Amino acid sequence: MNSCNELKEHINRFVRLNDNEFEQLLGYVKPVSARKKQNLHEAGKVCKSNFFVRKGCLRLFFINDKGVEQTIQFALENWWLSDYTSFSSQQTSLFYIQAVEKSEVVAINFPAQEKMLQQFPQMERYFRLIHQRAHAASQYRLKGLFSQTREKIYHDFCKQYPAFVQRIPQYLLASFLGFTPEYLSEIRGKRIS
Amino acid sequence: MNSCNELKEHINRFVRLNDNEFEQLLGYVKPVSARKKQNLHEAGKVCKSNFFVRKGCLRLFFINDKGVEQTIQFALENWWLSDYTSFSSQQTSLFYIQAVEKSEVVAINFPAQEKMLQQFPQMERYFRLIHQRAHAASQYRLKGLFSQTREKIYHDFCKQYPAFVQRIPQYLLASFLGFTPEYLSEIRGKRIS
DNA sequence: CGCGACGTTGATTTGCCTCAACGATTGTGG
DNA sequence: CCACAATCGTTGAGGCAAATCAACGTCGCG
Repeated sequence: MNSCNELKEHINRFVRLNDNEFEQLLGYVKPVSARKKQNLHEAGKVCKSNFFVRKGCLRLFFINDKGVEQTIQFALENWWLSDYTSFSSQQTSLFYIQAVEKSEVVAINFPAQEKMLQQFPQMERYFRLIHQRAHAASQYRLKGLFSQTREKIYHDFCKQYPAFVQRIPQYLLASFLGFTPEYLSEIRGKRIS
Repeated sequence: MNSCNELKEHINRFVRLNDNEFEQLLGYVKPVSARKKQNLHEAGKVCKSNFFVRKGCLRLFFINDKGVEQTIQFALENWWLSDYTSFSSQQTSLFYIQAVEKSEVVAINFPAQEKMLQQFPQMERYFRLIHQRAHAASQYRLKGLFSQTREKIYHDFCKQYPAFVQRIPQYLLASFLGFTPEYLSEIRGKRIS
């Protein structure tokens, strides 16, 4: 567990927590390793944990009426991810959480998080900032999706997150941007030599 | 300002704040009245305030490449709304905030909110819960938008928020669901006697 | 090596947009 | 209190962006 420096450093970017406090905080969380494509949570169950990505990448997705996977969001290093409806109400979820790559994450379940927040009230501020940032990101995600054409959506996304586009397979990018892998391939075929 | 009971009651749903504390908290905020279609914030400026809706309804939108307004989110009574990217970084915004109806809101600007959070740390928890809920709502909003057809998006939305569909004009609903007023009208024409 | 996962390409189809014109409703000033 | 304008919803014809379906090439991995 001394390997959770990523989390420690991330917390210290936003609030003060000394070494001793952080050691105690670690008592509330659980390290989890996930291989590529492993599900950390599945639809139909309560989403028990809030996940912090130390290494790798997770995604939140659901399966639509036609059986096609639709990706709601990705979480790269230093992002938290959960189905927050299910997590905070402890009701069954409609979403899946899956590792896009081999990943190292930290999981905290709901009762543990509540106790942790009681013991360390400054963590309320930390999570307030985390959720505020995530909320802001969602607003921009929606703006991106409302771009006029799918072609523009794709090019805008590439411009904004070039490294990320390199990193994930195309069919996942398609499921995130809301179109078919075939059409994404067609767009990519244009222009570029 | 004794008319801010809505805010007081809302805060007390999540955290404890006594009458005296609430009176002090009111020193940080500013009541604002908005008539229908009045802009409380405009693209190109810094989004100075975080808004709490006491009565009425606000919306966050932007204008796309073709000059069409696209609504990102609505805020009914007891919801907070802002462009959180702009608000928290104090950079210029790409969004507008407009009153859908005649509305009574409470505005708090960024420095005031920071001071208020310092004075009342329990408000960090309040806003943590507010943003967590908003983040959860965004996840479900995206799920809705990824429904297979526009027709299904509309019917699902009507089923989930029947009162809201009654309350707002159709062209705003169209701009929220991501399609044209004409097509929305066509969908409504089907089925119903 | 051989299989499965992933990306590509092309033919065909369709959901939804565009544009235009026309009622209905609201509200506003004379 | 009425006339006129603006706003909003509806309808229909035509067109296009993107989906669907199918087949094939390629790469990485067991």
